[in-house]
Amino acid sequence: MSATAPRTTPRTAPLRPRRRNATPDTGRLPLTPQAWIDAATEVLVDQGIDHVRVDVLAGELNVTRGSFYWHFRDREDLLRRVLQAWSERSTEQLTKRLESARSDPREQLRDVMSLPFRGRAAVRAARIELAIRAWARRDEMARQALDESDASRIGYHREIFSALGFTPDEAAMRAFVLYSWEVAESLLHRQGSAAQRQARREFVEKLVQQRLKR
Amino acid sequence: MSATAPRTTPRTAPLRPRRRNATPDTGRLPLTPQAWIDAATEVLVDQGIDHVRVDVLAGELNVTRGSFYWHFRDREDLLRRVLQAWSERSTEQLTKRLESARSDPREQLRDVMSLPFRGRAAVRAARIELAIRAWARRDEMARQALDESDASRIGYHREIFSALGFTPDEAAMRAFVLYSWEVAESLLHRQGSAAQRQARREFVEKLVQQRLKR
DNA sequence: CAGGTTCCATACAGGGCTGTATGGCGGCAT
DNA sequence: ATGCCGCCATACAGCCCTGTATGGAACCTG
Repeated sequence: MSATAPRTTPRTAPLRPRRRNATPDTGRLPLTPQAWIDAATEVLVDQGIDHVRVDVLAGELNVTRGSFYWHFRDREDLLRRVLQAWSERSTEQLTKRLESARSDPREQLRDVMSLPFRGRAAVRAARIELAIRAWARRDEMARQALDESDASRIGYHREIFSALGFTPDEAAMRAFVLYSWEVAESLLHRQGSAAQRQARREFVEKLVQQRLKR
Repeated sequence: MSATAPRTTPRTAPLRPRRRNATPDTGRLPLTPQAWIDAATEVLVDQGIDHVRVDVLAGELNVTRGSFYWHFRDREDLLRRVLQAWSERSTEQLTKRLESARSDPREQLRDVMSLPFRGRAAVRAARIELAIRAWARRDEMARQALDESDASRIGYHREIFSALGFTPDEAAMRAFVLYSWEVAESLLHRQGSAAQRQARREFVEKLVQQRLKR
């Protein structure tokens, strides 16, 4: 029930960014909460959640902790908003994918499977997700967000396989297998060469569409 | 090539365990390094590597840090030996599996796939592995040990599929798919019911043996 | 230009953790 | 018994981190 806000009036973003002349040499803009969240996400990715510390972020943003405690209630507040930002971005990505879905499920499958291979943004997103997955091992809040994200994506995969003509049960199982491959491809990305990974991808694409002979 | 040993003569284990009367009420045995390693592994699993701290472990073992720094050079030394213990145990498990391998590759496949479903020891081993996988995200030493373990197991899987008559390339890809499923089954163990997981397992067992029609 | 607000700096109090130095107790061998 | 050694306790110095209290500069408002 407690408000997550600092004591006075912390706004989500300054009404209008303006120049600061506090330090004459470096005229800097006031920090947005998002700047803190971005910095925290950065540290989360390459150091883990335990290394996301207020004073470290402050040093990286070239301010003191006084700034932080104006924007955020405490460290826990920051972590919650880091997770929330990721969570929103994650579902947003999925809905975007749902909206721009091709009518051909085979196309949708190709689209989903090409995701781990597309550009730096996807790689970075994957790294963030792995960091959150590590975080979720011992944080209930993170675990919950991650479980929902996993469930949503697996659900999307399931619909693809349903559209491909599989029974609901089998679609669910194939969806899990495909999602397993996706997760593993980012988790075990050091196994095999780029060419092998590419071959694996094409192989999996065929395999998951293959009907079982009884 | 610095020795990882404490200053005087730290033995791997006491020559002979003996009773202590230092504290009259609790006659306790001297601690082995293994006791520290076990305690550290425990914390690693449910708290993460950053929470593996000397004084916390000391409190859990009802001794002071003086004991620790007799057995270990420093915290880094402990972490190294935690990893080493896991690594040795991991390869040991694999060689044992290789030795007692059934002649029928179909049996071997069933054996491997039943692993995530067998008993508490397997579940605990899986949890340790996930903890190390999280650790490996930002520790070179852990990453190296994990990569080797992954490669070894995938290699074992590959041989199974080779024995099943697949070409080397295809065996490698199927091995990766199967290993992906195994990792995901422990990583995403909150997705789906026990019955669904069981169904998934049987489904995957058939799927990975299914030949692709061209 | 007086006063309020925004945003950050500084200072304080407190706790956690590391590594080292040193002391001490019990068991063992000479 | 004496003295050494294994094993641990205690004390010290130092660093890192949190949260809060308070001050202060820049900006806006009237």
